[in-house]
Parts: sequence; structure tokens; C-alpha cells
Amino acid sequence: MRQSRLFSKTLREAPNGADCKGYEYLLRAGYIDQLAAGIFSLLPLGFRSIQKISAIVREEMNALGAQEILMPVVNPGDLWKETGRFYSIDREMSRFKDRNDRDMVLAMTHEECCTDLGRNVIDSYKRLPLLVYQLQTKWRDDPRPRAGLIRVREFTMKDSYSFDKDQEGLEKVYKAHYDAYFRIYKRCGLPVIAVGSDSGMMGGKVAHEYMYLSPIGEDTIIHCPSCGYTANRQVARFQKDYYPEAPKAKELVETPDAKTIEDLCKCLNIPATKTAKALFMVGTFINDQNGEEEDKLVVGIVRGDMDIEENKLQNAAKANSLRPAHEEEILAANMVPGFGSPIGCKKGTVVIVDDSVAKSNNLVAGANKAGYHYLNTNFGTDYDGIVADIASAADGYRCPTCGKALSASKGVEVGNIFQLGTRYSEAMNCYYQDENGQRKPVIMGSYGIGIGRLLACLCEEYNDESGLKLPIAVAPYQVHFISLIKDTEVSDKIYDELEKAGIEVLYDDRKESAGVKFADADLIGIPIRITLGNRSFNEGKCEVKVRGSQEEAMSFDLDNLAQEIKTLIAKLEQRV
RNA sequence: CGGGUAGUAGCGCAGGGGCUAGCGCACUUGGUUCGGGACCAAGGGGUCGGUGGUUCAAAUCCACUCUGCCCGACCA
Repeated sequence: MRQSRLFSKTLREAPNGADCKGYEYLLRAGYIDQLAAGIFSLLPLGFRSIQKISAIVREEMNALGAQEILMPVVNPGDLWKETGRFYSIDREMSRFKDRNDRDMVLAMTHEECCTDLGRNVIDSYKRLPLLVYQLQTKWRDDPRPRAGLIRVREFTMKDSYSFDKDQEGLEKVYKAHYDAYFRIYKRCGLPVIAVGSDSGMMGGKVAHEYMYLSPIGEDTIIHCPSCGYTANRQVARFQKDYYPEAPKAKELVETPDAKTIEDLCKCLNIPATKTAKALFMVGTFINDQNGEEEDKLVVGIVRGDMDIEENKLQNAAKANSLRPAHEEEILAANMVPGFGSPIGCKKGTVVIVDDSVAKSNNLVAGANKAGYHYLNTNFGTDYDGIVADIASAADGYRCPTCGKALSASKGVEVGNIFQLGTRYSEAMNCYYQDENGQRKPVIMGSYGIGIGRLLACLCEEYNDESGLKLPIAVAPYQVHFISLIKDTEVSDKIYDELEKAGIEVLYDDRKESAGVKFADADLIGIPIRITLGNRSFNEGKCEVKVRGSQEEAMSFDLDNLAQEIKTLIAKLEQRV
């Protein structure tokens, strides 16, 4: 490609709002262009990288025996009503009516559509297992897009869907994805870890997320350096210390202005482990059958030395969503913020008690009376509720498997795999007949990779102060050929030779100064740079440099250039 | 959806009731330069986000609104 014809231009300054390096360079190097919040065009450079990533993904999916399909972005709302997600998903899913006033949705994932395909095709166990995938546009109306391609509203996702007759089959294809994903990220050059995760709106039991560890990430990953236990904080477990004692009778005590655990501990001169703290949320509970919503107050109780993980609380409460409760809502349930506890709360309040509280005795808890707490409250005698693990794991807490200290880090989710089980097949009547003529729900799994997000993470991982330096597997071109000589016939000829040899080359044929060409080349970050200038051209040579390497430029003979470059490409490809 | 912040040339910004709205980069033309973002000269490009108001006069003041970005809520 002649750079003089390339549909993009480089920017000297970072556009306002480019908050992380990778995003800044994607914009400045002319890979992408923003159209609206969370909506981007891919320019030729960006699109070429995306196609490279896509090709790697396709190869690895095909190697699993997956068959590529393409499902529609627009789905009938009725399909989503079958699984209840038409109702349970909030405004993140965009809806509209067609001309005949039918509900339509923009698919934000394709479980419904794919299950529909499954039920049309699968009749017998003889057809199973089946595995399909697609690379398709998703629209999710995220309330807050940010960080360039990291968190967008419109994006391309590789999503695959497995159909099996039994759990064993599901686990096999799940494991196959688990391994294939590592191969995909490795081939792209992105370091990731797999972590146990929450299945969120997808339903199902077992799920993993692939995380690129980076400070720009929005997820928190809890990791044990000793035994390797790793999980998203949303579900991460840890070992808790319990302090059981002989239960005593509760006792009202005056605690003026002690609204926080810290105040309370000072006021009564006790450790935080002797207190119980309450978090008040309002949960939306949705009836999947008729879609009717009902709000209930949810109270989470955790021991004062820990924090509540809202995601765990939501799961334990089986709520569709949670939001912080307003003061009036808390008061209406006979509880007092700052001095609150489930003791004497209104009937219908959902009380979730962390096991740290359930297994401790004689904790100080709010008396639901401003300025007062109770000493010696005990779960089971003073109040009731559902016991669950709702505490948030944190840096330094003890690993659930080996007991050593856990560490917390930030990460970006670049892929996930879910064992869906029969959540969709049962809801949508996707059944097969087994060997005995029995009708059984197909067991499903779904597996996603955000393609654009993957590119964004790669740009975050591979850059320096002058620009991008993507690995050759995903760079838009293999070679950047920079001509500094006047004689365009000579450089045109070299360009043709490189192209003929099957090398992907971006040819800087522009009438620009050397400095501009070098700066742009650094910014775009193509792995191999060939410089043809008077310095070496007179000796029948050119200079070759690998982007980002500290080594001196190599000198290659022009006579055998294509061949030598091919060797160099092969060398770089092997690095991975 | 709450809090903050900004919208003036393609990009980055200045101007904050009064003459023809500026600067740097980018762009065009001519010339000089020619291996790390060159120089000289001459140019082109703007409904100052939108609507309504105040005023003799609005980019500038007021109201509403749209959009971007940041923090939070949210998020497979």
C-alpha cells in the first residue's frame, strides 16, 4: 500500500479525551475514528489489524470443529420474551417497534437466536454434539463507554455456542475453548489469565473470564501467588476468621454520633470484628413469566472488619438488580441509617447475612434508633435471614484453598466462557431424543471474545513514547518501507518486488521530510522498517530495523532484499 | 441516571458585551532545504454546538437543549 493513498492521517497531538496510551495512539496513528460515544469506525490500518486477529480466532475455532455462521443483529422481541431476558435486561438492550408494531431488539448476544437455530436443527442425540460460532456486531447501550475501544457500545464479538447431550460433552467443549482461548491470546501476543467469574445475566453455573492485567482495567482480580487460586472479586472466596462465644442477651447502649464502624469502635472501645454492619439496597425482583417488577429492600449484614461485595449480595438475594436504598425507603422498613440492623425490620425485607456474622456471637449492631446500638446481638435469636458469603475479598486476605495472602489487581475482560446448561434450551424448548427415546433438554455453552477490545489491550501492552509497536501477528502490515531517495523509480521497483514476494508492505512514497516519515512510522508501529536513503543506497544496501528493538539498524543487500525480509518476518513470527 | 467539565477552522487551543474572530499544527501555491516532526513568502478554510431571550449591539450575558469527556451508579 502506498502511504500517499492511505485513507487516514496521523495526528501530532492527542485528541482531547484520549486518556490511555493505547487509545491515544490508535487515534493518532489513524487506526480508528470516533463517530459517537462508544462508536468507532475502523480505518484501513485498524481494520487490517482486526482482520488479523479475526483470522487467528477463526483458525482456532475451526480447529475445534466449530462451524462459522452469521446470525442477525435484529431479533424479534418475542424470542427474548421466551427466556425472560426481554424483561430482565434493562436499558442496556435497545428495543424498537417495526412497522407492524412488533417488538424488536438489537441483539446484545445471541443465545436466544442460536437456541432457536438449535431447536430447528436438533432432533436426535445422533446430531450432537454441535458447535457454531460467528463474528458479529453487538450493540449494548452501555451507560458509560470509556477508554477508546476498551469499553464501547458497538463492537464485534466472536461468540460460539455449543450443543451437547450431556454434561460430560459440555465439559469437554468447555475445556476445548478454555485451551483454545489461551492459544488465541498467545498468538496475538496478549498476556492473559483465566479467572473464575460470575455468570451474570448469562445464567449457568461454571464460568471463566480471560483477563488482561492492567491498571486501566475495571475489574478486580483476586489472585493467590502461592497456589494459583484466581477469581474475579465479584465471586472471589477467602478464609474468614470466626470468633464464636457463648451467646449473651442483647443490651441497648447509647452511642451518640457513631454512624460508622470506625466511630462505633472508638465509642465502645471494641475491635471492628465485634461489630456487624448493614448495607441497604433496593433490589428489583422480576417475574420471568409475566415480566412484572417488584422492588424489595435488601439488607446485607457483614462483620465490621469486612466489606460487602454487591455482586455476591445480589446473587444471594436472587435479585435482578440492586441499587443503593434511599433514606426514606430504609426508614419505611423500620430501620435507621447509621444505626441500622435487621433487628425488628419490616416483614418482606430480604435479609442476607454473611457467614462471618452468622458464626460470630455477641456483635454490636444498630438498634434502629438514632444514637443507639445493641450489644451482644446474635443471628438466629435476634434476627433471621439467608446465610451466604457476601463479603468482598481484598488484598492480604487469606486464600480459600491454601490460606496464604491473596493479592488484588486490576484487569480488562477480553473473553469469557460459560457453561449455560439448560437455562436456554429449557426455556426455549430446544430438546432432543436420547437413545432410549427420552426427551431431554440440550445442554449448552457460550463463549465470547471481544475482538476490538483485544486490539485495544494489545495497543495498551505494546507501545512506547513514540507510538505503537504491535506484534507482527496483528500489525496491519509486516513491513514499512520508507524511501528517502529522490529516484522514485528505484523505490517503486523495490516496493513491487516486496509485494510480489508476498510481503505485506506499507510504502511511504510521500514527499515528506525524513523526520516526518520516521515519526509517523514510529507512531503506526509496523514491526519491520526498511529505510532506503542515500547513505546506504549508494552501496546497494538499505537499512532494516525492528520497531522497538534497541539494536542498531541492520544493513541488507538490495539484491536479495525480499528473501532476507522473509527470513526476518519468519523470525519475528516465531517470537510470539 | 447523579456529580463535574468542555463545545470557537481538520486537530490542539486563545478571545468572555463594541471595529474585519485569532494563534500553533495540518492544508494549497511558489521557492530554498533534504536521514529524526525544516525554512521563507503568498493563500484557502468559521452559520463561535443548537434554539429562544436580554441589548442599539451577543462567540461573549440569561434560559432551555444537544453533544463529548471525567468521577460515580451501571456493565456478558
